[in-house]
Amino acid sequence: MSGSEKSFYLTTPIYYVNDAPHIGHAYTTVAGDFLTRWHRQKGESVWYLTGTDEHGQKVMRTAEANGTKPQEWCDRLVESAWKPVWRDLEIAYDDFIRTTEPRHTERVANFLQGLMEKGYIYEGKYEGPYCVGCEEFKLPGDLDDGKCKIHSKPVEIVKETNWFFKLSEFVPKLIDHYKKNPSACEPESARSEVLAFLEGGVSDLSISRSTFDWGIKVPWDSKQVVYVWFDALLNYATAVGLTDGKESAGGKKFEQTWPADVHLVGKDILRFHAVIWPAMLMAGGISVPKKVFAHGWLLVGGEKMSKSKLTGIAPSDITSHFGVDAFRYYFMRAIPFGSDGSFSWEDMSARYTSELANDFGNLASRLTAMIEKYCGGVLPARAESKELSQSLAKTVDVADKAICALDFQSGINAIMDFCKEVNGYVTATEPWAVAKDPMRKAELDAILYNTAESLRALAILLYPIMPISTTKLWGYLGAESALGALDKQVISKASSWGQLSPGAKISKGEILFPRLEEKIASDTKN
RNA sequence: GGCGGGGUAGCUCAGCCUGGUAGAGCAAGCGGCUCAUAAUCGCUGUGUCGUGGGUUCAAAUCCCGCCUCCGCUACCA
Repeated sequence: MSGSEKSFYLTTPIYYVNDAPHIGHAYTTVAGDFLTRWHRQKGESVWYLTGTDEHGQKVMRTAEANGTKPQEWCDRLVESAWKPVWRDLEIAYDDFIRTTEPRHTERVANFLQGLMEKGYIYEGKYEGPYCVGCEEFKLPGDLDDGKCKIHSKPVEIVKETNWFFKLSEFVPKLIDHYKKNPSACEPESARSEVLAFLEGGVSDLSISRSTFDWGIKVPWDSKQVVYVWFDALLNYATAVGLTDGKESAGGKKFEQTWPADVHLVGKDILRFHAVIWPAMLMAGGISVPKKVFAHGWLLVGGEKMSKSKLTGIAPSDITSHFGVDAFRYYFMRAIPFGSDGSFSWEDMSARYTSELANDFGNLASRLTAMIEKYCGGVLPARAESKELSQSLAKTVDVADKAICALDFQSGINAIMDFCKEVNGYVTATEPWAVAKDPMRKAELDAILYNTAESLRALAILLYPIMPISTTKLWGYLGAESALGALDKQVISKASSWGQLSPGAKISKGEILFPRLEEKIASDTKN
């Protein structure tokens, strides 16, 4: 990849460091990892950013409640809770940004100063219902008959002098943008909501706070800190050098990555990303992201997983039983990205057993066992099944289109269908029967080679979603010495037939996806 | 209140735009096979298609009302 090629740049939201990550955070981050790994596997230059959002009142309070300073609290949580989870889940991010890092705070200040100079910032009064119990401004929806829903106490109307961003000025441009670029906000339902919201009228945004000080100081007004969302959204651009001089390292990085190709967001924070963020960029004279993609919720028992419930499910609760690959696979395969999806332990168990253990794992198992048994563990001569190779070519094509369009379910489905087809091929050709007749040795060899080749392709295609088990498989197939590392295999060439070299050592290693004990008891709340 | 989406086999869902004997996967039952992780292959059953009307020779599919779940949005005051 040449240094000047525009990178495929994908971001996750930066997560609020209030608490440890739950499976909702992991869902988004795994999706981003899957898609970026896929693009890397296509041979593209890729930049994958995730990180943490560390400013704001809530973090400050949580820190206080835990008897520490905000910065210490963030440091501790990032190192002990967040990064380890991403490591465990095999998240291969290229950069991890924290909003308390100087590279972020300095660039936010620069950017804001720029908006000020361009006249998009003005001083105004924020007036709104304020609950003393919560110490928070409330939205109309948070109120019940004029009282705070949480405290059941009347709210006060409080006025605060803040700096405002002329958000309303960009409404027509935003509407125009989303009307002209359907792919700028997906899925379609999300785009419709954004348009409806924009057309309903949008007022200017208060972008500073004076009631607490855990935040980035407004450059020209040290009594105010930048509103946490205004601060946080900028991370996507500050992380790659926003506001740096063109010839500087940061400037070059920015040139190479911006605009972002995809911002992955949960649908709860869609509006921030699809309205405020592009308006900020427009004001700064910077191009807007190519796509904001809002994914759905995870449902449990048909109900929306509540935040408190979600917190209860740590990724490790699932990975300790099913393993990391199955975790990654399940959420991408079972839930249409963009729609809400039901998650249940039972469904996950069923898919694990049927799709991973019985279809994929078992295919690897039967092939390697037969090569050990019938060929002394040595891959026989090249052969080609036209049917399999053509089907594979089609599979790669379909999967690539779907995955690049963020239709992960269809993409993985196509790959797993091919896996099923290969299983069918083995069953239909009956190598175990052919093996009984020494005269049919060539036929036997061909069947086994074709099956091995199919598995070679499956390892490549499934690597982005299941890096651990496919790497094992790559080893079983003795592929590395001839073909190199698995992550260097290019998607577009995966279907060219006959890559495994005859004579390679094939071994039946440990089972890829062992059958799991029924695990219900410890999980049902007794 | 307005807008949008959903309610189809035990489970998750497709079909609905372009009406014509109700589909897939998983689960379940029966039989076969044995290379494989009690794997796999073949066969089998399953549904008042939320509800009440209407249009039509014919409606899950089109039209109207209603119930219900969800999301966005507005507001009672």
